[in-house]
Amino acid sequence: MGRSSKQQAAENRERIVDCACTLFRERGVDNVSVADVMAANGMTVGGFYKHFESKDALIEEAFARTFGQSAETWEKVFEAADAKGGSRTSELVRRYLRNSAPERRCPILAFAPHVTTSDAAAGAAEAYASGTRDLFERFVEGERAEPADRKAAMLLFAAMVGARVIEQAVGKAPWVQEMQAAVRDFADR
Amino acid sequence: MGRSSKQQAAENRERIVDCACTLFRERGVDNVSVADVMAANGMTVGGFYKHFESKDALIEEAFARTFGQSAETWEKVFEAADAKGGSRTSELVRRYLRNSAPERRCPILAFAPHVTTSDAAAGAAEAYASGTRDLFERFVEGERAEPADRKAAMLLFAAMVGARVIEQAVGKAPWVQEMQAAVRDFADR
DNA sequence: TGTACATCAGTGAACGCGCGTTCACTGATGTAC
DNA sequence: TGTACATCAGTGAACGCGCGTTCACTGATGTAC
Repeated sequence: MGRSSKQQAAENRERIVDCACTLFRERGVDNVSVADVMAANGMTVGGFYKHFESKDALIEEAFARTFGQSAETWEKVFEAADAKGGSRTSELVRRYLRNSAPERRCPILAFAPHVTTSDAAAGAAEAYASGTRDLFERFVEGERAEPADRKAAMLLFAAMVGARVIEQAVGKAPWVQEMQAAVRDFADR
Repeated sequence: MGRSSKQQAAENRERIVDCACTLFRERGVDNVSVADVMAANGMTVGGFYKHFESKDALIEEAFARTFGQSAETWEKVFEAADAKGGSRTSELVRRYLRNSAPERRCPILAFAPHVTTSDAAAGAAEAYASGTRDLFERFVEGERAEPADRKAAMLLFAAMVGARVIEQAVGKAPWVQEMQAAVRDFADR
């Protein structure tokens, strides 16, 4: 196994970031080792540092990419809602609260632990903050019906995130489902 | 430094649990070592296992105690609201969103990372789930005004938690404050 | 175009560190007489 | 009540493990002539 071509190396680098996005979302940043990410690409750990200065650098890049992907997904949901003639935020809340694959977890939730305990590098914290703000703005702007709905959209955003956090921590208990139903009903108001 | 008396040992054990509650809330369970907890009591790590079978056992006990303390605090807030003649949930939301000391962080938020990644022991997960459910029930039952308000209380609970999660992860940015104001306004509806 | 050499992506063992846990030990506490 | 002995709370070094990172090495790629 000798040197890879420039193109091959660039592709490997892309795959490393993609794998990091998936694993970080699924298990959380602090529960995924550099070796895990490399092994997911069929590579060994040593080569990692030919592409990234540190794990923190990878985290920062994975955060930016994941938030970008989520933003794209949200826009598509909005377009689907428009096509159906329904409410954008209502449609998004329904999809958000529907159980999806763990590797598709919302980055706001999946990355929060790494960024909350303040042991995160500055770059990662900034990527998280701007990514979260971006999703928030898209959500609130998504409901353009009436300017008075802006406050309701902000409330709904908080409730949507909160309902998911609780679900991920305690599971889909009946009372959690009831709470999520209440959030969905408000989104349909 | 020889053997402690039974009473002294019992007091030490209590202090260990109390210190664990404080440190776990402040930094998160996975960012606090057994040695940290013991050092906070001016003790060394070896003696820990004279009181607890494992760190998991301490976590389980600390979770139960912390949720119990939070429940007591909430009840006091309800009583204060009753004395003022105001809304119970509205008063609680205001206090919840007000910045308090990190060692007083809501256990739902502070302990969520440990319980979400599923690397938690069964006992800790159960203590978290039942503790969170208990706080939820108290909150929803707190608003006894009209039965139709039950759904609104559930929505408000989710929004309250979500708004705090985001604040702890991104800081008190202007848009976060605006979102929290929207949550407070809904609580005052 | 062909050849000789430099580059460097990737390997896999090793390092240093912090963690949860174990262990031989200490000496004040508790108990049996 | 006093004395001799057993108990056991607490000590602090050590163990095994996983982690992020480093390093000498390999050999295909890229380049200079």
